[in-house]
Amino acid sequence: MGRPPCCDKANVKRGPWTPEEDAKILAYVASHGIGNWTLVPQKAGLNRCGKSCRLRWTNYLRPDLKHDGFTPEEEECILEMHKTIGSRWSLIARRLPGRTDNDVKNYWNTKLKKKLTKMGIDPITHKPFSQLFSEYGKISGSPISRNRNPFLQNSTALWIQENGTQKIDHFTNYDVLSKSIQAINQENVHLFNEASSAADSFPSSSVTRFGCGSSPSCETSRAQTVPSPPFSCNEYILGGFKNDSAVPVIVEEDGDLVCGDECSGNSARIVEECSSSAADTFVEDMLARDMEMRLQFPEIFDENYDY
DNA sequence: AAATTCCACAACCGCCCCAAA
DNA sequence: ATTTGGGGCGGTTGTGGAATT
Repeated sequence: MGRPPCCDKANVKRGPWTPEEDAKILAYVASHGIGNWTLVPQKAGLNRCGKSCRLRWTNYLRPDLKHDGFTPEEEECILEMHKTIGSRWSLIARRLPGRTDNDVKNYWNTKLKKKLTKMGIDPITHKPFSQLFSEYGKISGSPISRNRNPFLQNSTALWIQENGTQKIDHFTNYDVLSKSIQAINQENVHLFNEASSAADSFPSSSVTRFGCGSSPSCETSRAQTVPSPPFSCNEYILGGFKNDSAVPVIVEEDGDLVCGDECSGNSARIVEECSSSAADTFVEDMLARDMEMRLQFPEIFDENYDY
């Protein structure tokens, strides 16, 4: 029952492609065009998996691809879009003619992420580290307003109110923090899905379309998939704490956890006090970003969207 | 000059959704 | 109705060359 396997997975060649193999794919596509990639290895005389052939063509051999460095305009476009929709590389790449999602992803991971970090900006939230640390320290279980934003009434805020009674002093209770974040994240995803299903109610004619400023290379093309939330609470909270040499280091100093010099020039003591307004800030900021993405990319929330 | 580290990026992995069998 | 593969996607790894020690 079911389909026959596309290839003998155990015996197909893997690893770097040779010029001869590239030539075979190019010759095959030139004469047959792009169709069923599972047939390509057999018809082109390649001992490769069809999926591998497809990726080789898509990411490297396509004649419309650029192989030179990214321009400042393209860089600006990537930064702006990542700020809004997160790591949706395929969506970002669609606005950069001649670039693939792999290109954009590599450029982000090797250049832009480090560049932002050196500038004191968290590459995940695009916020200054100093601001993030301030917000981290203020998250607590204090009751927060459930009236200021309708989305807060049944979800994230409720969770924080009911489960966030443990004060996370100096982030010493990392397990509590981590579990809290995971739960918030699940709620946020759920929220996002609910909101997406009702996205028709958002006006699309009066909003400004995303255009990456004045960048001529950043085209307003149509999106292909409906994105998941642009970032997770996990990333939001922990972005500056991941075990990565590029992010500020948290160290213990006189019994307190402090942020190292990379953060803001001087060691920035994490704020101890807990305030309800900060929890609002955190949650509402997440929702605001959802809303921002919705306004900038109304088309990708349209169920009938034709791509 | 040799060894080591860093960097860029091609390629792969694993997951998801959908369609074919 | 069920199983399986194709295609798309984001995340991760492997590797070769460059830079540094």
